[in-house]
Amino acid sequence: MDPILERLYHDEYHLLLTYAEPATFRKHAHIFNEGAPAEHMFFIASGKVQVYKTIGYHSYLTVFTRGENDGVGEIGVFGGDHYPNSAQAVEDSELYVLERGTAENLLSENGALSLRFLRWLAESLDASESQLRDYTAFGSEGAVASFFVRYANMYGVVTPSGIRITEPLIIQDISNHIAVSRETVSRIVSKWKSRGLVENHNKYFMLKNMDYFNRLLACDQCGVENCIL
Amino acid sequence: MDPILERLYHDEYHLLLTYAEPATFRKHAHIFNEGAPAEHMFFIASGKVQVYKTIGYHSYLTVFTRGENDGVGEIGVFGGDHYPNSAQAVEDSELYVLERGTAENLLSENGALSLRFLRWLAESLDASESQLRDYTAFGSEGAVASFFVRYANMYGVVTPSGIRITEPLIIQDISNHIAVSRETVSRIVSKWKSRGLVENHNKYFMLKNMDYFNRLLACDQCGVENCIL
DNA sequence: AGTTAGTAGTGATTATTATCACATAATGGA
DNA sequence: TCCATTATGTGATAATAATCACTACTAACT
Repeated sequence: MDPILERLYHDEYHLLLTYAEPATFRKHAHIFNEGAPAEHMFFIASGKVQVYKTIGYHSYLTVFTRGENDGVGEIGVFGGDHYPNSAQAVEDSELYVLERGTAENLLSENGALSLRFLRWLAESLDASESQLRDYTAFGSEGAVASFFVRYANMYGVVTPSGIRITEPLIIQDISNHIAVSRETVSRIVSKWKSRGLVENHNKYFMLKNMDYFNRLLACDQCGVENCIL
Repeated sequence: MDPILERLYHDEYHLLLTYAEPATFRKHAHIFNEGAPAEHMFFIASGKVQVYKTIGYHSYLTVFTRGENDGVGEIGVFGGDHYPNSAQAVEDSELYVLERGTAENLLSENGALSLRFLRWLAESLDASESQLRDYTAFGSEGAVASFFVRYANMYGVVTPSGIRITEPLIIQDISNHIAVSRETVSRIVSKWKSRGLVENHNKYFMLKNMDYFNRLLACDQCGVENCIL
């Protein structure tokens, strides 16, 4: 799924960003919190932001992770008065901050721009529901497979020996993303490794047999476009 | 969550519907199928439509059910070339059919209208993610509780003895909606009945103790607005 | 190079949920 | 009203995943 800013024409891009204020967030800094008034929407100039929902006191569920040229906070700004999730910088990040009212005015005066936002949200919704399907329909192994396939769609390069994932992958993060215990994720990945379905050097994974994953998730029914996280 | 057509001003409403063609769908008729080119978006004049994803050959997962004045097909039309889910009439329904291209033109020329669609989608996305949280975080009982709370938010009336749900509720449907086996749902509801948390006369349920459900789902963190199905 | 968080792997056990196999109840037509 | 569906309840069992408890590995930093 393309980041929102990469979907815009030059003039739309500038229109949006001339009204926005730059702000720096250090690694682990909170950008907004669940339940707070949704007063700003954010665009990522550089860095990476994790959007998550809290579950009780000790755990959370990652909703999505967004990077350069993408936006966060849209669900709160467009969907309600308050943010329904929280966002935190995964690494030092430069963001552009746009007031809720300004965003609404810009969009309501610019249908073409709104339509691009609409597409962006529709794709997120598709991704969210596909995720739900994978998680509920094929159990933990399906959830982990779904995560790998999506991650590979975002950060994978095709090589003769399989799809090499260029971004590091942490078991603990997968666990938080799919709400399956760390140990179970670890066991599933170990099993795949022992069967030669995946390989890894520390945090860098290679998917040796995409067919296995595609079959497991019945991927033939749905396109790859929105098969992301 | 308000149906899309109820969010529109009169002139927006008419603008949209003058370009749409009426069509009748009998109970159980397919409106569109997963994987087909997303050429139309639909508005519901009367009736009820279920949107679902298929899982293997025998089962499916209900994504949402939409009624009068609401729309379906938006994820396909705005989010990609093909429908990522299927829709079927739950009862005899009168729909208005709008061409994909027409919808895009109307919205791109009308920012205010687009913004309303944007809000509608953002709320759906919020609902979808909250659902994911409830299902994954609190197990099957959480999933069923989440379903009841959301259903009560849509069709519940407050009475001295609890919240009475005015629409019939079928265990089998809950099961399809939340991807928990019918038997497990049945057992959970039986347990609640034996504890006096819910009561029912056949398909009509009454929630006697909302506190229990709100505590179970840690509802204090999130508003009721989008807590729907 | 050694220390210290943070991350990962794995066995044993428990808890949860699906599945199978029926019995029973409710519903909607002829 | 009776029959055929369709929906529900429940025990027994199997499958799946969480939790606990610990060991081992890895990366980052003095």
